[in-house]
Amino acid sequence: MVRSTAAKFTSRPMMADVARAAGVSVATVSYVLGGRRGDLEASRISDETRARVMQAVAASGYRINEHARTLRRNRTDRVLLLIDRMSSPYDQHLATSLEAILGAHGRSLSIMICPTLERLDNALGMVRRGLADGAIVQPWDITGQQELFETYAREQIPMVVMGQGMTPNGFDLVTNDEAPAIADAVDHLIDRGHRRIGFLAHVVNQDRPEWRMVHVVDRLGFHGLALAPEDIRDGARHRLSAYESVRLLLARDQPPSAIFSVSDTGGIAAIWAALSMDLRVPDDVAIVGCGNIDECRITAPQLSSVGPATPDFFPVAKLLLDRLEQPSTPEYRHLLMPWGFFPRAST
Amino acid sequence: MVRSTAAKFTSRPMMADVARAAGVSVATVSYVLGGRRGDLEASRISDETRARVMQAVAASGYRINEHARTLRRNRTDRVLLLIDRMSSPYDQHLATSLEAILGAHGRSLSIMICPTLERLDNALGMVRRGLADGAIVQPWDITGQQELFETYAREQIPMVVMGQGMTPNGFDLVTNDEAPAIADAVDHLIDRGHRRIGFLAHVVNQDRPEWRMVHVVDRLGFHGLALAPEDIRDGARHRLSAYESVRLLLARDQPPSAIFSVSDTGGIAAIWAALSMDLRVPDDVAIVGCGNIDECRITAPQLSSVGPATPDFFPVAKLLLDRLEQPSTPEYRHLLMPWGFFPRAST
DNA sequence: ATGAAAGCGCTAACAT
DNA sequence: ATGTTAGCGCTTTCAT
Repeated sequence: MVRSTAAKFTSRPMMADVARAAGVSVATVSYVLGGRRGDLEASRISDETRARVMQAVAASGYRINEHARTLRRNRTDRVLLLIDRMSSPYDQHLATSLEAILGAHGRSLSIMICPTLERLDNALGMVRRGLADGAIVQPWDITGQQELFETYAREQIPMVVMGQGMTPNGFDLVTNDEAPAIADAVDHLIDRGHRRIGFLAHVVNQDRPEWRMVHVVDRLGFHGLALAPEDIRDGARHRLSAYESVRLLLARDQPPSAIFSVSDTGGIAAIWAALSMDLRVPDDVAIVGCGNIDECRITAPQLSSVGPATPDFFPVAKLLLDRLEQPSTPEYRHLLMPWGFFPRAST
Repeated sequence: MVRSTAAKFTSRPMMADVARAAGVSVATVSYVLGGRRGDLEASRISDETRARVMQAVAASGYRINEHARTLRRNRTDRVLLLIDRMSSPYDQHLATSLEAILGAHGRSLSIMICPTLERLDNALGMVRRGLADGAIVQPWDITGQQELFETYAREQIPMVVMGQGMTPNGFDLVTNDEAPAIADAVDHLIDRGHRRIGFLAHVVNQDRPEWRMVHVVDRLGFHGLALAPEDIRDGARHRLSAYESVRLLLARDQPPSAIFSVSDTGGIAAIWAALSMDLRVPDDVAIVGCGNIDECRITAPQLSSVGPATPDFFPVAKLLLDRLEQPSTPEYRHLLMPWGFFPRAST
């Protein structure tokens, strides 16, 4: 195969090789292969030439060098999803939906799992270095850390942040409308006669309590009730730690009669914990989870849960797409995702 | 801030800006920032100059453009992990371990979730196009499709494939040593008096049965037994579908007395299914899973499982690292990962 | 110990 | 409808 000198490095054909094989210039090949900018090319290249180019591409096994393209275009058409983990069906649904939506708009999605702040920082560094045009960030621990995201925003990273307790400023914001749904769940437990509720948190003793706990405390306060400090446990993030926490909670002399878990996996682990101690759900302990994942419907009893009413992530993707088209639009938007309470047999 | 003309596109400082601020040439800045090739630079740049450069970098908020670097170096120092999903602790452990190991060798890891063959194909296309130097591939459905991977190998993609029923040829191969562990599990069920075993597969009616089924059939055959076609169901991939499949299986007049699931999540869903039908585990149905994930230890009863004996992925990473150092080493290696059977209360 | 300069493979403005 | 060509921002050889 004839190849240009540069190929000595790669052993792979380059655009010049394709051009030579098709008897056209590299510009023509470039126009034919031009990614999203097909419109520009449509009027330029004759069908016959295009066919000849495509055939030469196929014959040579040519693949475009994305780095050269990006360097020149100064745009990757790639978006990063930064997420703390990829364990729940919710996360997977989010990833799948976003990919489909962005794909339909000529963008591809890369997912990076960032369980720690350090990893998130590193990943956003990659965006700054040109590995993607923008990012959708769903942070667990650091939701509410307005300043942190404003710092990133200052680095000109088009960014959609999904989280609680922030104001869009330098980034667009998506917030689950969790408060009313959680209030419904609390009301429901109180209706059922529960007065002491155990709370399974992600992490306790952070500098600020997590938002779902704030909502529960608020609603209990509305009814003249409160969360007892000894009824608050951490561990909801992992099934095993949730299981252990709930067992300790229920092993006490006067355990709470209901448990609110900030995750469904924590709620399901709580059911296992109750079963392992020969406690009946919901007669001995009522259990509520968060997220309303499908798995809630296969447990015995099925798990009551607070979660997204209509898990449609198109508006989230739209936020970033708009920002990529118009990076300098001054006003940043705040999207509220509807949530609801879905009572089942576990309460 | 003084900046070179090119910055008009990015509004971000470039190496020339840093060089000017530090009063040195771009070459010097490049040497100071030179990624993995620190050794080359050590002897060149004086400590004083380096300090001045680093300070200029910090002051300007400069970030290197990875695309320009890669275009010039013709190397990304990035590795892709292609995995069909990221739901089990096993997958997460794999990703975390690989990242740590590769990081220690100056490489970064990007994860791409590829639930379909199309997506895998697309991701490997990205490697060909220069987005990474190589890939570690853990395919579920397509394990055993030797030809498919040979096709990719022909494209010069340094690749480690994790799967069953293949021969390393153009790629290095990692195979779980599942057969003896699965044989142990089958023996154990037969010891317990089970003669008819239900099988929960990922997908049935593919052109070839999945390997875990082959191993079960083999061992049953050794004992003069067989899998009845009506005892084979699919759906192990998702908890909900597994639940439905097992309920249908157990609702029959003469259900099998034991179930072997090709996944732990399927096995756990089977426990829920049994509980929902007021069947006792293991008295009415014994259940075995695959993967030996932590969650096996919080179910009631705890789930017996076949899985990795020592989940150490360093040798896997080493395979790829060696290949990246020596792309043209002719012989391809085959690594066997030890597996075992871990009996618990569910059998 | 440091600098000058030639590209890496591609895109797109401009020319024809 | 197609070709020419000047860079994109960086690395690295060669010169000093």
